[in-house]
Amino acid sequence: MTEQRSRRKRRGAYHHGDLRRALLDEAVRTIRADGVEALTLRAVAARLGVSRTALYRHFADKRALLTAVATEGFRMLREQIVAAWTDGGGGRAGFRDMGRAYVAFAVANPAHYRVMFGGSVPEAGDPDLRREAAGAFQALVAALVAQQRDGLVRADDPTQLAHFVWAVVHGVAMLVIDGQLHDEVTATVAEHAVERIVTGIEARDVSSYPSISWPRATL
Amino acid sequence: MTEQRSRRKRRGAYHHGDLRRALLDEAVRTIRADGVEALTLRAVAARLGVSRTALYRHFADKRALLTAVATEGFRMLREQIVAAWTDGGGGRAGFRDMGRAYVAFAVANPAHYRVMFGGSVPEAGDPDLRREAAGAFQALVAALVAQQRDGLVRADDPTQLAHFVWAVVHGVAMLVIDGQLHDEVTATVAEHAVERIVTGIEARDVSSYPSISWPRATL
DNA sequence: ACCTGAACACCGTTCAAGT
DNA sequence: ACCTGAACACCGTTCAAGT
Repeated sequence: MTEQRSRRKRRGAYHHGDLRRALLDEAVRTIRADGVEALTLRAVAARLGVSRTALYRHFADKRALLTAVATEGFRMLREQIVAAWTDGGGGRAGFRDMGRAYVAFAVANPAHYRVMFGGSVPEAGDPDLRREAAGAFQALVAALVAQQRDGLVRADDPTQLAHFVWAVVHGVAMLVIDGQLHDEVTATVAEHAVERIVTGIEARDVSSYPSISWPRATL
Repeated sequence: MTEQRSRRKRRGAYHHGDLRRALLDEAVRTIRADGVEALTLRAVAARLGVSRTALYRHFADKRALLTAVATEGFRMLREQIVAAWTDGGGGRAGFRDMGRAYVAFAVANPAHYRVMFGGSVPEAGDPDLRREAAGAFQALVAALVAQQRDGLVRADDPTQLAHFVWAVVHGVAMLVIDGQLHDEVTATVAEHAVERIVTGIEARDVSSYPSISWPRATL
């Protein structure tokens, strides 16, 4: 621990810590602070006080490092939305908090969020990455299933519903961190989207809405 | 015209065409074929048969070129969704086509679409870029206003509604081109999203939905 | 499982001097 | 409004030889 804190090391010594972890953390830190385009392997190594070649003992190349950064991002995202759902006590209130937490994560870590979705990682097939991305998605599905059990969400295929909800929060998050939305309207749009999601997926008595053509019927 | 087609030029000759346009087109072509990360100014110049320094007569730097690429992308996107709306005869059917056209553009030009939103262009303040992005958004607003006039969409603030619709189609588009959605479910999710948008924004008699808390009331 | 040091090919960008 | 040609600083990556 103390060894990881001292960035400069005495000549001739080895790192001896968890270098993979240290490299990953430093990469995340750099990306968060200055964006992906500012990330250079040489600078990461220099800041950790290791040689430039040391990185290749843990990552095949720069893309592999970015894949790990993205994987880490999905893990953090899952933790935060699950915490929001739990702390919110589940149900409709917890689900709203979950949606807000998702957008909040993207807004708090725009550059990191971009690495997760921005295509800088064509290694979309990486098993670890796929597992973590699927894990975050499953947290959403689980919240929907729980609400279905309580009669709060219609009995549609939860995976289908989750895809829709994901698209909305992801779309809002991307537009916000892209600066496409003015600051004044950001919060309003996010709340609006959350409400549209809730009213769009909520359970209701179908028979009382005669004029609405349901998605199932039109597919 | 014919001169622009011959990529290789005789020694000592000038380009004498619309070099700016040629550089932009070649950049778009490269990005479409191989992605942004494969775009190098040297290769673009070489393929056009001009010197590497010629580019700097038209673009301040690489970022300026990418900004122009993004601007061009928004222009193309606007043209295609407006055409879909018009060809679809407006109304609810035209609006569905518009949504499909949006996602279709992203799917057909994933790398280009990413440049428009991927943050590779921190020049978000560029006036031309802002104007074209706003233009595409306005096409969406106009379609919503037209539907409101026909009583097809609720009388909420159209800009607000447009933000929501944009977030949904953008979210779906991003998830699809990111490979987060399996191919089999892509079309289904897109159609589901379009239907959710339509039913989520459609005009209906509020008095007959006593249990629904409307967004306005909760903001 | 790291280190040093050198090297390679490639990049964006600048400059000087032309036409 | 272009051209040539040289140069600079920086990059990811590899290799050889160590401990």
